Amino acid sequence: MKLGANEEYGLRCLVRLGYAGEGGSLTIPEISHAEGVSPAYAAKILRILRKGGFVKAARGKEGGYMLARAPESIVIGEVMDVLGGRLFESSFCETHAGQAAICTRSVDCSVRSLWRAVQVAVDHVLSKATLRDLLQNEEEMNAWVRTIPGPSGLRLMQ
Amino acid sequence: MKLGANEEYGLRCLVRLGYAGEGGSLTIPEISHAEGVSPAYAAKILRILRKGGFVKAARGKEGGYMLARAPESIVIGEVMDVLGGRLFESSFCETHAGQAAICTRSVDCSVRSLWRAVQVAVDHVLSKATLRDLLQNEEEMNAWVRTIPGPSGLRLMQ
DNA sequence: GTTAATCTTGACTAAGAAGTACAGATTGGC
DNA sequence: GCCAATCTGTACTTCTTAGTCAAGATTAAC
Repeated sequence: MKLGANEEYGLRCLVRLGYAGEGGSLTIPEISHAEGVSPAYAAKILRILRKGGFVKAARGKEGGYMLARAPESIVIGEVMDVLGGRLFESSFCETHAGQAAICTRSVDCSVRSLWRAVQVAVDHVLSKATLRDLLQNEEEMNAWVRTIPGPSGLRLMQ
Repeated sequence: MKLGANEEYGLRCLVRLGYAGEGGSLTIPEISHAEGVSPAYAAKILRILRKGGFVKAARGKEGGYMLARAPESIVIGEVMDVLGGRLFESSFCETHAGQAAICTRSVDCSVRSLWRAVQVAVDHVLSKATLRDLLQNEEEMNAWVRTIPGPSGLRLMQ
């Protein structure tokens, strides 16, 4: 059970764009540098996000990417689906579903019901979280960091 | 976020062995046929399970595989770890952890905290479930199937 | 209209996971 | 001892995902 690179970096790019604020736009070089991926790869990921309707692009000079929708309307689960597909697509019973037969291959069914339980647990997190939540989280984080006295003991990255 | 083939078939093979009962053993051809994978692939998976300490093998004639431990002591989460690794190994903050710096790259941290939440949700399911639970589930399933009147309308597979 | 900055697209290469093949080692039964 | 059934290990092929590249299309600014 692994998280794909598209999901990891795709979500980061999206949050980065959200961080740019209402109507704020960022270019591919900016995003790729901020997230530590190559411009070519960032471009590929952003294309996926654009086709998914989460971001929109402006071409030409002064162009760039920006969010296509309000952060609170962007559900992370939907973003993940676009970036990496659903967790469990494997399918034994499903392949026989059209035959209107009941599957007595108990191994299949008991394992499958476990996958379902995991899927539900994951969805419970991802379908409730919106991009707004992630941005919020970040603001709280930043506020907290500002309360820390420095600069002696504490070194801030970047 | 995808389930690996090893995890899918590995767990099936394990449940199949559990189904064989206390001290019951199955050969690779038997397991591979029952689960619909090639003998070569089943062998590969079973080797992983053996190295993980979940099953043990007897070689030579009359040989085969059997559970190495009692079903109630086999936690599914541990099996999954051996078969496919942990969900989130990606690591931005982690790479800087040794530097004792606090990460203000908020995109990284907010995304990371989401992954953590998903991981916790998944673990909540997988660390509670044991092989015994899956076998139990199967028995209930079979009992239910037996209550269905047949053979006219209902076709049972396999 | 020219230019430079930008996204767009499809093809390409690299890396990893999935799945196969085969020669070798072990063991029970005769 | 011999044979057949079985697991063991390594190397191999195939397929998917990750990541790169280069040529093209679009646009704002001058």
